[in-house]
Amino acid sequence: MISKIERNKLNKEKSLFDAGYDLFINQGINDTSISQISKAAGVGKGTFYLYFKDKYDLLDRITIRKSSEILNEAQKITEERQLTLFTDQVDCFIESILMILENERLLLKLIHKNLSWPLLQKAIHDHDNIQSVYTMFKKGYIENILATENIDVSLYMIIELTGSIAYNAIIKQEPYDLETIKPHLFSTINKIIME
Amino acid sequence: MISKIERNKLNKEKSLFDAGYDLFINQGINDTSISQISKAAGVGKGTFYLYFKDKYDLLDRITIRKSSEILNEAQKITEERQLTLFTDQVDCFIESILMILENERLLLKLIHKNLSWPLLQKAIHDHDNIQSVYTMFKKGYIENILATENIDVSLYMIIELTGSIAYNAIIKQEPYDLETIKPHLFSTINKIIME
Amino acid sequence: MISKIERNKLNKEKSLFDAGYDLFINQGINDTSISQISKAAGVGKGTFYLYFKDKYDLLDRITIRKSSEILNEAQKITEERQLTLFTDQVDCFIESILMILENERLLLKLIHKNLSWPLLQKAIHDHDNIQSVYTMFKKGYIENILATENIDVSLYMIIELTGSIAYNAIIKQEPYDLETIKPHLFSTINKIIME
Amino acid sequence: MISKIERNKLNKEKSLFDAGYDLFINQGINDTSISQISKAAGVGKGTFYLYFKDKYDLLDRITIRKSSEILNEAQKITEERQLTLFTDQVDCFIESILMILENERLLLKLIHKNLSWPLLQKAIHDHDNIQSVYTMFKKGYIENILATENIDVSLYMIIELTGSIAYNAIIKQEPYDLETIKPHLFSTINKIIME
DNA sequence: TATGAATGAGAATTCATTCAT
DNA sequence: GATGAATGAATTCTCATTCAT
Repeated sequence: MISKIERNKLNKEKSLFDAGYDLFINQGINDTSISQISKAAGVGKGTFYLYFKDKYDLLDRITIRKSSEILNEAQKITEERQLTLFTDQVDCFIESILMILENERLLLKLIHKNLSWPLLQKAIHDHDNIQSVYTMFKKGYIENILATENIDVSLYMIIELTGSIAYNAIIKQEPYDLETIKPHLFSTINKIIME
Repeated sequence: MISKIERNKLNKEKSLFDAGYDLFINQGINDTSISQISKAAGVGKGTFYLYFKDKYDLLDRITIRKSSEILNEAQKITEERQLTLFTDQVDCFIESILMILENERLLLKLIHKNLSWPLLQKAIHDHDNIQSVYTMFKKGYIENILATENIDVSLYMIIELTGSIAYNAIIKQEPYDLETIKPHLFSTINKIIME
Repeated sequence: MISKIERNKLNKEKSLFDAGYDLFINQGINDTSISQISKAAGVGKGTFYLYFKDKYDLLDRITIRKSSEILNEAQKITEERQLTLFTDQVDCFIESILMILENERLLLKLIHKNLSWPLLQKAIHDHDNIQSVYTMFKKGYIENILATENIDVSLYMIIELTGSIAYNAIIKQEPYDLETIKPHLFSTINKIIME
Repeated sequence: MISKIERNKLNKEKSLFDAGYDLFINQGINDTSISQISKAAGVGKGTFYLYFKDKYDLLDRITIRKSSEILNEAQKITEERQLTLFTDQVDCFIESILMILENERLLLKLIHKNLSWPLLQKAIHDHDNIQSVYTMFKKGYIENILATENIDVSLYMIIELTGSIAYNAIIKQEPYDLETIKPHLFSTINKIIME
């Protein structure tokens, strides 16, 4: 059981986290100060430093958490569909990611500028359920008699490409909007998987 | 003939541009102030504002200029090699880009965070010689009886993927270093081109 | 006859004067720079200094000119009405001033903050036709067998009181609006004149 | 009892207030910077912004405070004299104001440019003891069977006229010095009161 | 643990003024 | 006379961080 003090502590940290998230996506990182975050969180300015080293520490934690939430969510959607073909599963997974990002443009903006592979790996490591993405891929590779030693690198390239293209398509809508580039993206992803 | 004033103006602007570039890549954008740039350029602080709106205006111009220089350079190297096979040409082009970026890690760091497709298009538009990249691709597509209507989107995806992977491999060396990921990158690029 | 150069010079000075007036009343004195004035006047920045010592030199000249224009205008209106009673003349004169000021609130704001009696005396001295205000008063005093040695001080007090009250009533509308305070103002002015 | 922090806060604010007052009257508002005020107050530059929005916020507060102090002081002097005639009381009150202003020319300069009726009303509202000015007038009006509904507007005109004339006479000594204009001012004030 | 007043370095930006052309 | 590029001092204001309570 969690003590009252413990809970209170969590509350303050959560308040700061949420306030930071709100401010970062709505007014940008450069234009958000620790004062603002503390005030929005309803805690004292000094309290911020009890939980985070500085603005960028909070930012990193937000990026990790939110990124893994997206992957998690996309994985859950894919599982629920109970698709049998591996390529359908992958398409559904990517399609879900794109859908989520399209609904949360501001979040996309934030994580695109800050998400790095190390952070993502940390996310995957910390959140067990993301492992299932990997499991899904492994199962698909075996069923399709593909070289399993390529799973990691392929997954990496797929996520990089999807991330970049999603950012340009959704945020900048340049050089192609999402609907236009999607078929090309899916085609390329399938090529990456198949030998 | 160019007047003395005109020449002097160009000098000041160039000094600011060069000083900005130096400082941005060496100490980061956030940690570079306009005061520092002006001082390093040997001009008055107010002079900065005669040529640039703010720090980010200068940054954008640097990004455009340097990006197009990279593409330009890679194209020149590829041409000089007088390769006959289209796939060899593409490989050489990408290889050249990676080589340049590896030699200018700091520049890579700078442009990766700031290069957006609109900026790159501006660069391509402003610098005629970059057109030859496109020409090279077109010639290759025709020779290989590939669908030329896909040139644009393929080129776009190739550059995005190359950029992302180069950044991770060269700067972060995660999750793969450049030599490890390169074969996979080339393989994927070839798949993108071929149907 | 005026030479072409002379005319051109006058034009530049007039342009600066008009531009300064526009900017001063529309964005305030503190927020108007010599750069802005020069640009609005369509002349070089250095040209400003050929005609005015600084911003406040221009401001003083504007204040003088505009103040005397107001007195002039009010005097003209009064004369045209051909009133026979001195008190009617005075009422008409004050009424005209108030009307002009009400129509040019921004001007009122400008001159109230900057008009000083020395400036007004200069205006009266420089613009002969304002003398007729004095003449009107003198005639009225004699006809009404009033002590003419009090003309100066009475006129002074009347203009001071009118100016202050007009500013509060028209600009701030505090503590009374113009229609409310007017009868009291007229009553007081009449008392100032009559012994 | 007031806490140590609370006391310290008041001290800082008071230091800033006093420093601002000193600098404003001695070197003018435009030529006084927030840096100077903070330094003179012996507090950090940022501390200024904890207590005042900007220079003009401080200026307004100074104007209010000092104006009400003047009225207060004049009222106290008048009361102590225990004059029986209302006109004598009024004369004494005005005379006291002029005396105070004459002794504090710099303050007169400051408040004349910035004092507006709204500010003065705020001062009167915030400082109960100024109410006694109004009480004195009311008592006088009743004793002299004057229309009490005119008290407000008369008091307003008297203060406006006195303020304007005091400024010209004391600061500019134009067009009349204080001793010359005083009898006329008193005469006019009496006329304003009497019907 | 939690607070928030205090700090002062330092950032961006403006602007009057000069002077070579 | 007319210009406008160049200057750099000066100003405002922010903000991360500290620390006494």
